[in-house]
Amino acid sequence: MPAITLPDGSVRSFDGPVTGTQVAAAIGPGLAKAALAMVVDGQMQDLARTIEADAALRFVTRKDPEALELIRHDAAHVLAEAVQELFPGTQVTIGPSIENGFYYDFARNEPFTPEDFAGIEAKMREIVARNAAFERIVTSRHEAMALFAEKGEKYKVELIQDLPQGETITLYKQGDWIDLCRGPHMRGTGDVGTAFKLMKVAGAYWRGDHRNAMLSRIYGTAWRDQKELDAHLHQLEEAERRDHRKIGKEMDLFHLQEEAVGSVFWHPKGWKLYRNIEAYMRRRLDAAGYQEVKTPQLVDRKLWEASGHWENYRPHMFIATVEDETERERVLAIKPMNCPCHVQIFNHGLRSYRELPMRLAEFGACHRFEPSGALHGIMRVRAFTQDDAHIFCEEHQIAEETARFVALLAGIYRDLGFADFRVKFSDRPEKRAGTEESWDKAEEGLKEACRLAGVEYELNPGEGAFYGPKLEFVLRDAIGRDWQCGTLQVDYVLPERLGAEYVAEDGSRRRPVMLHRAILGSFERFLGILIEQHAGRFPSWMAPVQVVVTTIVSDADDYARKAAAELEKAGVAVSLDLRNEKINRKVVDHIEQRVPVLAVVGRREAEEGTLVLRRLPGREQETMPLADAVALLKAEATPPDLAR
RNA sequence: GCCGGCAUAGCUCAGUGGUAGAGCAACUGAUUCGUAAUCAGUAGGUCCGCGGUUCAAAUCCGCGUGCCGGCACCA
Repeated sequence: MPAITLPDGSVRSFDGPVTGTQVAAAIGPGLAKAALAMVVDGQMQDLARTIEADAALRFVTRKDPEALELIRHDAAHVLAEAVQELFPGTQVTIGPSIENGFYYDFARNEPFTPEDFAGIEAKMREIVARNAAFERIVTSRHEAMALFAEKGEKYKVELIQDLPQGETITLYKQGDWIDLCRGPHMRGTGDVGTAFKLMKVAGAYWRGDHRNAMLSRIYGTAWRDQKELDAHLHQLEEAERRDHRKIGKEMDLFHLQEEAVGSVFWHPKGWKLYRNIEAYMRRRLDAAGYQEVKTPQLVDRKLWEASGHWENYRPHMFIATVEDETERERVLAIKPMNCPCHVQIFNHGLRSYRELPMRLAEFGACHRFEPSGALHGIMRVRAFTQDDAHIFCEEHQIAEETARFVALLAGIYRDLGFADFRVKFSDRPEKRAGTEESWDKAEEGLKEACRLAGVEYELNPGEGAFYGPKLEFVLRDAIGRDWQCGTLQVDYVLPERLGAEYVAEDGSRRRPVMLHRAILGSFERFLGILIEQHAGRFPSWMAPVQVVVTTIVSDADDYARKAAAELEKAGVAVSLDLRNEKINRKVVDHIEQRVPVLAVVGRREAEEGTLVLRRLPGREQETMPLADAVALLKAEATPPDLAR
């Protein structure tokens, strides 16, 4: 006699076990039509499942947030059926719903190409039109394995083998097609609707392991209706317009070329942007008690052996040798990190506890041999400059230093236009240096520091640095990809390996703890994200060109020169546009170049000693005396830390 | 690194076996114009590289390089 409690608090009793379909029908025909699935005591299930006992029940309709997940998961099944109908012999593996869509991994000798999409999509629409019911079948491990073995579905057999003992094994059948699946699903393939689109093909390793076979993955997107799909596609186009590689080219900020793969050629405007950010960072670090240093690019192998890099990091290091006979025995490495060098500075002289925490900062140029497939614009490169620093401190100072660091980072991110960021906590990786005790201590210390600093994080197991656990501060680019920028790492290993010590209050020699930390991460990556975040329309203080002064007639050229000179004298990055073009054209060009402010002068302004300011890409104009305009533009071009 | 795609003028792109094209940019000239592209002319190419097939290759095939999308990697 189940009594079913609905979200409005009302209770409905039934004489015996009922299915969700029956409950929905009992409530009303509208709901019966709209319900796609149900949530029973917090667990999403198929509507056709039977409710035996008292329960809280809620129906999922197309309007509910869960509907998207259902639609996408069902779409993955429809895709798999379509593919197997069109390409016999293709094996199915897994096909989950993901952010904005779904994918399915297939095993097939011949990989799919985008040309196959039209045919597959047509077949999918056919399957949706058939509206075959999703039928849930509970089976035994033995039967399930026999079924898929007979079909030649080796990957499914492997999946079943690896399911934990005691796990209920369920199959879902839609028409004649059957798949191993945990569910839940909607009523039938018709519920998927037609607002889906196949997006891309990609290789993907079976079970995400590069030692396994490469499968052929098809990505798709799916939505409630056409309008949502169109909106999503439109958003993707918008994101493409923000791509830092595209904007970098349009604004002439930088380029990359074959002879220096993974290294950025910064052009004058890009470098100006870089320097604006660098100068800002330098001021913030100075104010936060850091001391800036500079350390060598090429360092003897001996130091890397001592630090553990030679053992743990060698494949990623560029090695340098020289022709000179006398130098033959000497092997140098271009530094992939700055930490060992900073320890050398710490070690140079006897340190006292009174000097701690000692914060050594460096805009350190590093080189790492990244796998070719990992390179991405200026966000993943082989040569980059970190805003690196190492804080040498006593153990009891970790918490406070963490709190100070997080506060500094959050303030800087806010100034640079990032109000939101995520924090991940990465603990000990498989390949690591140091003892279990030191890892225990480092992980505990960092967690405790997070508690005290009020930092909330997601766990990221096994992803720490080889010398210590880390916090990762993650920002998202225009295309929705996440990038680690800031980081904070607790390290007991390097001070030990490189023999760092200080004299404690009681006169004994002790090992400092080392905190590795970066806020931007690397300038290259961060500037890439910054470009996308602002779509190239930087706040004036960052912009490489803050104001363009231009003319309507050449009679105003002299006055334009004077105005530009005044602005320059005030420290505003100004450029002059005296081209023999119509003003309309100049406006378009400078909008395209994403100049924040256009100052226009004609005969009238020259006579009256004024400037007409137009904030691009806006249309409004504002006329004011030259001196006022200079003062205003100067104020607007002042970096936020100097304006406070 | 792996799977797939792509590579033509400075940029964006057309050109599927028969004498390399367009728009924009550049350069020259005209035009002096009041806020989203003034007009005309000129010049510009190892069609990514190497090899092969063919009477003939930007085009077909192989190898290499780079880029793009994923996967793996990301101290």
